[in-house]
Amino acid sequence: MPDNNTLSRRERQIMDILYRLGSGTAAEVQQNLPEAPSYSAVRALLRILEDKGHLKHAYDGPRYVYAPIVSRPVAQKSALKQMVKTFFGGSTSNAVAALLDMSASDLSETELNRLAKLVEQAKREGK
Amino acid sequence: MPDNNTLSRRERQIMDILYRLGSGTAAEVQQNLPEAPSYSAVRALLRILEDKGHLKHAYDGPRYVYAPIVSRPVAQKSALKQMVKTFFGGSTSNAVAALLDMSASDLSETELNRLAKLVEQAKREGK
DNA sequence: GACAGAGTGCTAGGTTTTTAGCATAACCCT
DNA sequence: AGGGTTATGCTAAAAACCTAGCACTCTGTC
Repeated sequence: MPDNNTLSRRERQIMDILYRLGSGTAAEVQQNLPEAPSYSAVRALLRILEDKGHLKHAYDGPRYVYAPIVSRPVAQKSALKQMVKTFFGGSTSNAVAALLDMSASDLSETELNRLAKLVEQAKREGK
Repeated sequence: MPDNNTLSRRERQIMDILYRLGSGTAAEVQQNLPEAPSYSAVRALLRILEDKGHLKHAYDGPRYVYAPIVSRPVAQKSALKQMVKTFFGGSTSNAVAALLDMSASDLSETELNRLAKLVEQAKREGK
């Protein structure tokens, strides 16, 4: 239940940061927050997110290191679905097209070849 | 400034709905909101979003029809960027791969061909 | 031209979110 | 072992969000 849509503003910001970093301490999260509040406030939010079941923590020596409970791949999928639905009328291919268009120039030859292969593979599987 | 990251929970839900629908009246937005609040509450939020510069309204007879100020294509781009950064370590090709993987079976032959062409084109342009 | 229906603007209050501060425990260093 | 530094847990209060309700306007209809 990555109920990403019911998170408050700060909660969402923090979850995004932790998905980006993979995991992080309160201090790291604070550094990455826009218009960062006090360290204390960040810790409180992390605790709340843990209570709600979105985060778990491990220990790095004396420190807590927080990480999302829902794994990255699962969260990716859910976020992409939402994205495609909201901004691309449910059309995956439109989304892919936009992605390519957006950053065609950043993609290396190697990466493009990889993508070509993936499309090929999808074709074969579809048959 | 699609400062999507500073929106509150309800505000974000409403913006998503309007991007999905293209535009909509207060009543339509209300119908699409999860755990919908009162009509009046929805209108208040729409007004706030308009104040903040995220929405504009036009008239459909006596009614307001709200629409996002930032155009869909621009919002798409910004949302994709955010997505790629947060969940794919900045790698567009990983994002494309995940999209294909996620819904390979939903894609028609035609769409796959279109994507193959897009990849081809990106290759040519890259050179 | 008065009435009903459907819309808007506004405002005040309840809830939730967000924040800071204080008390306490663990660690490290001399 | 004592003192400083860096954690955590908790709590209370400020700030923001969300909500409902009332007063008003407009439009069409009888």
